[in-house]
Amino acid sequence: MIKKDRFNNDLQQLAAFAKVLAHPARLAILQFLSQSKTCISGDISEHLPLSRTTVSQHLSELKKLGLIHGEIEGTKVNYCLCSSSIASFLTKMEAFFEPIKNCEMSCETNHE
Amino acid sequence: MIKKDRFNNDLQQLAAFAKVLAHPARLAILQFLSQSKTCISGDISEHLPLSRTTVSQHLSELKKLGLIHGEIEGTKVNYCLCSSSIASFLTKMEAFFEPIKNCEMSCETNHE
DNA sequence: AAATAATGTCGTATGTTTGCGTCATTAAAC
DNA sequence: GTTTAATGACGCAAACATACGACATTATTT
Repeated sequence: MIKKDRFNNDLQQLAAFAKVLAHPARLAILQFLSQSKTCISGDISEHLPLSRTTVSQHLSELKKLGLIHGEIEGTKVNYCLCSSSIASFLTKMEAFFEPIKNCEMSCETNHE
Repeated sequence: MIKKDRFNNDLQQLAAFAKVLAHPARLAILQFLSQSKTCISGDISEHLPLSRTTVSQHLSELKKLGLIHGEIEGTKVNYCLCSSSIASFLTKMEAFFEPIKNCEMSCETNHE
């Protein structure tokens, strides 16, 4: 295994972004952070049906890719979205799908 | 485990879409299908650094979500993009990220 | 300094994905 | 009707992800 490396870098980066979005908990975290105007800390876990440690783990996945930041403030940590990095991934995503959306030779017409 | 079910349906659907995009081989397949105007069959495997069986597996993941179609033609199968379904997932994706992109309270300003 | 609170790290169990070889099936070519 | 070709289904091993409790760390509060 470990065959992913044989693919080109752009595809790997996009795949990594998609992977981080591939769990509802992480999507929920992003959503929560965008709603709670004050970058509220680990009481994110209060709002999710998962244990605190599991949430912490999902948070660090998001952090690893740079989609969020954590700012220590005393004994708490304030997490918040990193919009610029999110926007940059989204741009890559759109660029990838542009030729795919406009592909004439899709077989819509041949199917019921 | 099996805790994903506790999240709302929209998030689960989006996560499922992201999951299917979360492997470079599957992205490469989508890309290949958009380029090769004639919906060419399993010689997709010729173009990927993976065995035929593995590629076939990735193809069925894509098919399961409805991103591609396979049309049997004799002993071969012609795969092709299902643009409408792809477009519909992309729309959901954009809708999800709209409030996230526009979130004022991201902490860009607080970071280097 | 001791107690409390918030959080991250580690280990571990269970579940899922990836990758592949072998086999079965189907259809065309001979 | 055999052979050949293309493909999917099955089963397995290795790798990875998910979920959590127990422990360690740090910073406030007392």
